[in-house]
Amino acid sequence: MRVSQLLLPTVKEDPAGAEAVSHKLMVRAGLVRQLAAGIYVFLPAGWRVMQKIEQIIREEMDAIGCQEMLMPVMQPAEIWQESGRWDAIGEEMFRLKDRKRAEMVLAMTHEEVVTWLAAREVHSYKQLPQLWYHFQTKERDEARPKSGILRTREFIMKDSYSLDVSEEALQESYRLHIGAYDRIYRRCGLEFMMVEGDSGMMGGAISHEYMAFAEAGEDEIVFCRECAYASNVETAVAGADPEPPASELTPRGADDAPFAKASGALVDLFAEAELDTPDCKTIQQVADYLGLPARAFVKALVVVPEGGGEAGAGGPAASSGPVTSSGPVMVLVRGDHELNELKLERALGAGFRMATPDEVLEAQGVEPGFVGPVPTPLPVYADESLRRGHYVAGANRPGFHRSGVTLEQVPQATFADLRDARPGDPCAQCPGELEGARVIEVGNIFQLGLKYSVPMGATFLDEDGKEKPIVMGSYGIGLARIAAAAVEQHHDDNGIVWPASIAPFHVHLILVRASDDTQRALAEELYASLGAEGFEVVFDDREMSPGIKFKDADLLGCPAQVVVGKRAGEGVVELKERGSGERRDVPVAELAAALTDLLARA
RNA sequence: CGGGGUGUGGCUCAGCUUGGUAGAGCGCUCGGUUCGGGACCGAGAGGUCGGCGGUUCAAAUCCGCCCACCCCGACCA
Repeated sequence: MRVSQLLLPTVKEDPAGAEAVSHKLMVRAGLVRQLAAGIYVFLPAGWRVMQKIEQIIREEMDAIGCQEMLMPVMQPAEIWQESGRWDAIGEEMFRLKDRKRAEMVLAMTHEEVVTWLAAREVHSYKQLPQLWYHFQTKERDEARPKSGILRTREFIMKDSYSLDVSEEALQESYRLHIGAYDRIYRRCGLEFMMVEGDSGMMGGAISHEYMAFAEAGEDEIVFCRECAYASNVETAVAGADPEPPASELTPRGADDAPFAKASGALVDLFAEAELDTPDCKTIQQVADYLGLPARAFVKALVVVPEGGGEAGAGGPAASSGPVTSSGPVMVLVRGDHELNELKLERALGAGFRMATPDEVLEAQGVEPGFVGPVPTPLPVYADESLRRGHYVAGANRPGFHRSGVTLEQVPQATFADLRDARPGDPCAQCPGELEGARVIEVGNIFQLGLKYSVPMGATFLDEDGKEKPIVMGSYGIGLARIAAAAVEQHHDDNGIVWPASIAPFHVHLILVRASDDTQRALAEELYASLGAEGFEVVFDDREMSPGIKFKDADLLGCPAQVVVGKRAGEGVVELKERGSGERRDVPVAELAAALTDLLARA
């Protein structure tokens, strides 16, 4: 490809509002352009990267016997009504009507179509297992698209689906995918980790997420180097808190008790007393006001259980748990801890929402901000970390908190792991300590089980002639996220440094002086010969000053740059490795070999 | 959905507070000089200032409504 003909609109300045490095660089390098919020055009070079990624995925999926096909984006509402997701999914799904006023959806994912297909075409255990996949655009009306290409409303995904005769058989399909995914991400040059996703609990569906390390990522994981436990923080199990409650840090009555009130008076955590805390509605405010650490508090939240928990598109339904009453419930976590939504759902056995201020007032007799468990008429769920210690909690009286609160004063409390795990927590499975990392979710794998096959009637006859539901799995990979994650992980001040496997081109051939006949002749010759030898070459044949060409080449980030310049007459060119910046003169005769060698290392 | 911000040539932005001739840099076109790290000189093209309405002799500027985009939040009482 000649740069003089290529649509490669590089720009010097960062796009307005861009924050993520990958966003800035992909726009600057002329790979993508934004059409609307979360909707992007892939320009030629950007699309080449996507196709490279797609091909790698294709090869690895084919290698495990997965069959490529293509399923439609626009789908009739009926199949979504059958699966139950027509109602379960809210505004995130694009819906429209056709000219006959029939309800249609723009698909977010393809479980329904797969199950529909399976229901009509798969009838016997002899046909199973089946592994199907396709690359297709997904439409999701994200509440908040962000970070360039990382979170968009329209994106291309490889999604595959497994159909099996049993749970045991599903494990094999799952295992095959794990192998394929490991190879895919490794080939794409990503540093990644497979972590536990939503579930891992008994009865819940099993799922894992593939996470690429990147500060721009929206997800957070914790992992243990000792035992290889790794999980999304959303689902991570935390070991017991290594630090004792705040009330045990300093002996009662010690002179150096650190808990001095702003006014100078000391707060005795052990003493049952009401504390005047005007306008202190958040833990942070009370903590600052009283001069206590956040961990000395109990955070009391009032929630209203409702419905089943739907974890989101493609996700399995929340596991069913104990039946609970339908009224509001009080949830307690320590002041410095974060309530974990999924864990609470599991404990409640239902989804929930935060109570409105009015509901809080009605249930507890006080406005949010001063709610506490002593006393409360509500059922109480408390995080394990509150089993011991004395705390400050809301006094159930506007403007007041109370000290000396222990969970022994809350006999109805049910204890459970309800908080987010965080780095520094002990590993729940070994003596190790959890580390944390920010990541981009580049793929996931789910054991769906019977979630779709039962409601949609996808069954087969087993060896005994008995009708059974097909056991399914689904497996996704976001192509653009791989590209963005690769840029996040591989770049420098001058631009992108693509892994050779997904670079838009292998070689960036630069003609320094387009007006120099010798240089031009050699460059043209190399462009032709390297192409013939199977290298993918972008040839910058433009009549521009060399500086611009060098800058563009670094920005675009192809692994090798071949510069045809001063020594063209001697048959010598300069070879630069984009990653290391190393450059050396190479006789034309040795160029192909040198390139092969360089690309093998990139 | 709540809060904040921004919409001005293709891009990045100034001008708006205090109404009165629409600007800069980059990019683009033409001519010339340059030519190994985003060159220089000269001459040009290009904007109903997001939209609609209002105030005013006069609106990019003030007021209202709407739209789009960006950021924060939407569990952290």
